[in-house]
Amino acid sequence: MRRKLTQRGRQRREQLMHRAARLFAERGYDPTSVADIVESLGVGKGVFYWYFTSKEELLAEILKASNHDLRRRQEAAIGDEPDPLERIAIGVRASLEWFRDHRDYFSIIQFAATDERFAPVLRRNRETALGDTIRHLKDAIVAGRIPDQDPEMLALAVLGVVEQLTRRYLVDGDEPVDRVGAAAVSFCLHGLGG
Amino acid sequence: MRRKLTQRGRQRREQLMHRAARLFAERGYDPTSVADIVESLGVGKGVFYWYFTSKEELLAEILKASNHDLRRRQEAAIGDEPDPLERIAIGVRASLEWFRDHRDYFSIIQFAATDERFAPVLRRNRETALGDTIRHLKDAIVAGRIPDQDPEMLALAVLGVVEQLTRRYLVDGDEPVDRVGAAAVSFCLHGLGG
Amino acid sequence: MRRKLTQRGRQRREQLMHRAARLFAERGYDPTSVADIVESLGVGKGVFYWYFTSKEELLAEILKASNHDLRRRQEAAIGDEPDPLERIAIGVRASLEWFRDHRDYFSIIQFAATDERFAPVLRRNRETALGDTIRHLKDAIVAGRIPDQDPEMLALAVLGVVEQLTRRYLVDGDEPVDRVGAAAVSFCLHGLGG
Amino acid sequence: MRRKLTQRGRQRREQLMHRAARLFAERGYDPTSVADIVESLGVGKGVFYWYFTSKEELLAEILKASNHDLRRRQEAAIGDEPDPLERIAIGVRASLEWFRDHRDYFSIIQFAATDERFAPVLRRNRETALGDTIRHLKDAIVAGRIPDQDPEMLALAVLGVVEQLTRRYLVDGDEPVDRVGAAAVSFCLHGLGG
DNA sequence: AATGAATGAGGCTTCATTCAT
DNA sequence: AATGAATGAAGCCTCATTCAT
Repeated sequence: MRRKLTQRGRQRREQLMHRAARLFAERGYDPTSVADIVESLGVGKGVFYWYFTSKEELLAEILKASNHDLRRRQEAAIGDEPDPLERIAIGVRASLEWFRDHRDYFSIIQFAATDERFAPVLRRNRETALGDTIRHLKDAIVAGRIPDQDPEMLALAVLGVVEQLTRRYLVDGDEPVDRVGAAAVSFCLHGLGG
Repeated sequence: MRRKLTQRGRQRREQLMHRAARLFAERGYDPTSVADIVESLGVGKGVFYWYFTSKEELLAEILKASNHDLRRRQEAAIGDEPDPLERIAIGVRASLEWFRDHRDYFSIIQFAATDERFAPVLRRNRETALGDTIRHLKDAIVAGRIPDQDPEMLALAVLGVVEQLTRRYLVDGDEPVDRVGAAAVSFCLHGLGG
Repeated sequence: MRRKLTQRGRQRREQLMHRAARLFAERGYDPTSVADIVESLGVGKGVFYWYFTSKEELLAEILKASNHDLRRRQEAAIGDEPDPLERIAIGVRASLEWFRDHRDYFSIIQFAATDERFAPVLRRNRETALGDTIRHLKDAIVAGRIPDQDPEMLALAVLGVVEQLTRRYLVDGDEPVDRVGAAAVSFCLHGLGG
Repeated sequence: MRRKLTQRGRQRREQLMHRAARLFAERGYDPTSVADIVESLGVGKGVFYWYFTSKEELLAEILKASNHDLRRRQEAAIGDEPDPLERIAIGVRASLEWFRDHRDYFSIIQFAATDERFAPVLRRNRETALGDTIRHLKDAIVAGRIPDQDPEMLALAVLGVVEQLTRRYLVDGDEPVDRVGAAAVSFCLHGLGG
């Protein structure tokens, strides 16, 4: 595939991805047909297959793009903060903010994780997120800031807290991100023993 | 529907539910066809519709039954333990054990939560689980065992930790439940500030 | 088939026929399943196939029985009335009365006439009804009571009037049979030129 | 649904309707499968659902279209004929002619009238036909051309005669329409008392 | 780049009928 | 006589994908 797209072409492509993301979030991936997507945009079916090889590729692209975007947001937020625990706290808050601004992606990611067709892509994403956190945790342990425990387990626990609070308060609900962030950070830092 | 089932009938019904659960866990709900289920059991397609109105109903039944079973396990484990924090710890460990013994259900539940067709059933299940935990937390707060914070948020955080560690170490992996349980409990109790 | 039935057996059979007739009238033959019939009677499926070879046979039996009954009613009403036009008038009224008392059969017959599977049975029934009327008409022509016209056409016209008024006023509606009968007879006798 | 169809598309749609009408007339609606229709046209199954939402909609469209066509024929035939009885006579003959030219539709309409799924559409059609005739009858009564009787009943009687003779002589048989028309008109006008 | 049309495999469900008990 | 269970063909419809224009 990999077409060279004009300016307008790139816009169409993004338009398709956004619309698809919204529909996937609302109804789920399988129940949303390619016809649904193009119809909701008022274009013909050919358009879709001009920009994507298949419905499957579309979702994969969505996952990749969103992950990339979230990651950039986190990195920008953390900057060169030296304190490892603070870096975790910042990362947590950045994640919450990003999901608040991209509600749709939450359920898509959630779904993709349960589907063998997409789990691989997701797995890779998750590993990177995990890796980042683990690095900070190791730094913290080395620096004596928290007790010496399995950093992977700790990282997973942190992710679990973020995931759960995100769903409830930012995706399903509409809580101020500060309040949720404060609770999440507090729970995690204490949980880590810091 | 509600048929009067004979002994044999009840067995068939359960057989269908178990087999379906396994296939749903392996391939996902939508990609698993009714034909797949009955074929894998070597029976005719009609059998399925003798016991269930639809594929959708089947999943709903699976969700209901598994939730019921998990809940019973927790209650049995907690017994009449008076200490609220200990009750949470026991509940956490019981959940981990149950999921280790019923791996299939984990991904099914995970998926169902992302699908508007089943979210309602799931939501109800989740609310009960949450409610239980919240009750313990309030007791703990009243007893001065942990600081006064929003118990719902805390409960969600605990569930998040459990969910994440379960997936990684008991569903995808095969870690001894004790080690995982210890980490989970430790993280949570510290996180709660207890 | 042709079983020797006990008293109770004959009752069951009739019960099935009546219930089926009602359901066929309400929903149509094809859309009514054997399961619908037996369920609505609270019995097992075996019962049905004990008394009838097939769903098709059931409808044929219903058609035969109802035709037989209607014919008996007409004959009883006509008795030995000597005037051929009066015999037609009496026949018309008798038909109207019978259909008022057996609404269900009207739409069943109507349907069966359009279906190649049952048209044969129906055709035979219709021919007898027609034959009766034609006989009266020929008598009337010979007796100089009405002009000499094609008696078959006349007979069909009479049946057409009866059918239409029956549907509107006795099946769909609930008009007194006398009023409808008077109109039908008047229209027909004038139409015949009598 | 409501698609924008190209020239070719409109042709396909009509082709499907005509073919379906023929098959429905031959075998009945329920016994004719969508597969039968598309196969007999040598196209894929998807084609059908590109043009119609369902098999049910297809029949409804057929009924609507045929009714529309019959009505136009009648109106064209009647023109501005001033004599109300003559208008009825012309209408009767026009109906006979139309059905001779569209045999298929006769049994379809006949069937649809007995099926609760289509009765509504049919009912509306029938009401218009009835309404037209009633109007002429009222004119005739006012003009003193026929005795004062319930015009609805009379109209139904007329329709009944037409229906019956149509079936026998033009659909099942192949009589010259003039002869049948003459008999129908004569019977009806006398029947009306004109 | 884009459209309407077409394909055809495959999914869910129904149902007449048969069978073991 | 009767029941619950089972069969499996067949029906309706969906949908990812391709094609001609």
